[in-house]
Amino acid sequence: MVLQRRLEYGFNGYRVPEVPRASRSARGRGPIRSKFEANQIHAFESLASVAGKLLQESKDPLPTNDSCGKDPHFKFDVITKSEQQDTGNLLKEEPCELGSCDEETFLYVHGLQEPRESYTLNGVSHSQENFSYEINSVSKSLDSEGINIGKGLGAVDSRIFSGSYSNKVVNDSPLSGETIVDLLKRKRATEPSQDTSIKEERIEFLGSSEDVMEVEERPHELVSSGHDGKIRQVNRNWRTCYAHQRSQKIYPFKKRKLFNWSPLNTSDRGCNCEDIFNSPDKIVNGDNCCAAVGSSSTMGQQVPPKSNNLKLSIKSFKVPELFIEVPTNATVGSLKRTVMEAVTSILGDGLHIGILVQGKKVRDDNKTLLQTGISQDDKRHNLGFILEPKRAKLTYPPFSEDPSLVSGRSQELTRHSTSLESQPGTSDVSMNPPVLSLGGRNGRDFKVPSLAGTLIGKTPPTCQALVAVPPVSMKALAVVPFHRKSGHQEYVQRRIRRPFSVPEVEALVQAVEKLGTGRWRDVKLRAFESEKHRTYVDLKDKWKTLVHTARISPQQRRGEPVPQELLDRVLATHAYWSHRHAKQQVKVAV
DNA sequence: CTTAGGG
DNA sequence: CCCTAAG
Repeated sequence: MVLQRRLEYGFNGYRVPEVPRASRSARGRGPIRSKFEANQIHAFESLASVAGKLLQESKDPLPTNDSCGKDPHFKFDVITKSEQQDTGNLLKEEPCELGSCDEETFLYVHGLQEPRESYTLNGVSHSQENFSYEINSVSKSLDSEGINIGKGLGAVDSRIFSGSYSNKVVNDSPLSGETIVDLLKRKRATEPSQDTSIKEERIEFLGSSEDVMEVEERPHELVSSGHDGKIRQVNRNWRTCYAHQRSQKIYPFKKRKLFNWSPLNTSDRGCNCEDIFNSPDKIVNGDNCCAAVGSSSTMGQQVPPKSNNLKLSIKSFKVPELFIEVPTNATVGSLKRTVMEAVTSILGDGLHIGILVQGKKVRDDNKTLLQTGISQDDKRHNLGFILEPKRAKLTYPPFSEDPSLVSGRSQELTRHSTSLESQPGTSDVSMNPPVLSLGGRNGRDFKVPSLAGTLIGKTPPTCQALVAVPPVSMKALAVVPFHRKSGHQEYVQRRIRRPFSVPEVEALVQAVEKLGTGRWRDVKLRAFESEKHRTYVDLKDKWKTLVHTARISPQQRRGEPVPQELLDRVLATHAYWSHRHAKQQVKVAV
């Protein structure tokens, strides 16, 4: 059974293409463009910046800043929904109420933060074990224009469950009276909502109720047995740092290493921008909860105040045509996890923004909007945006790994975008939706759409596709560690880059001075016990680079400068231990 | 799982 | 950072 479903992830009109893995040798050398020259409207940077803001939103939630509230919590409108018994399809919304969660919870639910001890939702604390979330792909048409604004995710409490699929609530088992707490990010009450063009981002928490069933907890045991099932419950490579802490060291997302493109219907290609140009009264409101699109700060920096500014309103982004494929005998729970994984994988790896004018990709980032033909006079559908992968197939130039792209730093976004845009042949690719593929062991089950076909405009069957992403649920991750089966790590995403800070370097140096090189696990335990993201391998690697850094001239060094004093200690320590190890060797030899 | 190194 | 051969 091939399930296809367009995921409404709070995005509208943007294509989110594949996020392939770049060759290592090509990493980290993306050109860094200078900001922007005076008097020149770097339209694309602006737009990219806007998009970046959008993307960042999920990572960098806007705290409520009610003048009266010191409450650091994030507010949401809570809509209680219930499934209609027989019709059993549509969710019925109940009156709203105010809900809130703390930042940790917010970030966690967005898959942007590692699990923590506990989370709080509406004042109720949930232990990590009981806190999980799953993607809910239900779509809702809440706006007058019939634009869907579905979105993400979340379940609070292990007993929850339910996911939506094609506007239907699908449960792991017959259910009644299910309650879904739909938390809508709340617009700041104090802010005049002059903007009506931007949809509110909605964050859906699948709330628990007394009678909800247990969520599937044994995803990895669902190894497909169907001959035609394309999804294999492959164990995720949810790496654990250390055995003794395994159950708590699992990160929210993992990436797949393999991403394949799938040709899609041309009918839904790239240029489906939504109302990019809005009447003056629809000026983007940076305070809008919707990802702070076009915040004044963003636009202001990019566009000279005096020029004829363009008022762009990017309502939302959407992850279009994301295909998944699962065997019929897979559980609903596994389906949810699959979708969740597919979405987070894409969103978690950083994206570029592509610009389409009249359906044509605009590659020259230095042209002004006017030169490009983008003007306020244009009616909708003339300008389109595309989310492009940070890294794509071989044809792509080297990119930096900077994860900040995801967080929306315009500079990063711009720089990646620039490199990408200048590359021929990327537009065609980016026009297509991402396809996650999780094949069988021999790759026989991989659905690897022909890129060639895509490029020449062939439109494969709509049902072609797919993927399968190892199902992963936060819950399963938090409670039931997967046993990683070797051989199925093709879909593991690269970890985000996290440069060592000077204090970290200091700690590392100190530990190595004491323990010596070659005892990285001890070093880890001694100096980085609490830093879950630093593995002993990382420390070993860092030491390696430190030694290298210390040996090269200061001019050749990059990144945050490390005090020379520390580098000197690095060299001294390195020399000392090298010598010591050498003597050891001799001793053994003799 | 840890190390040690190359990529 | 990733990937892995070795131990």
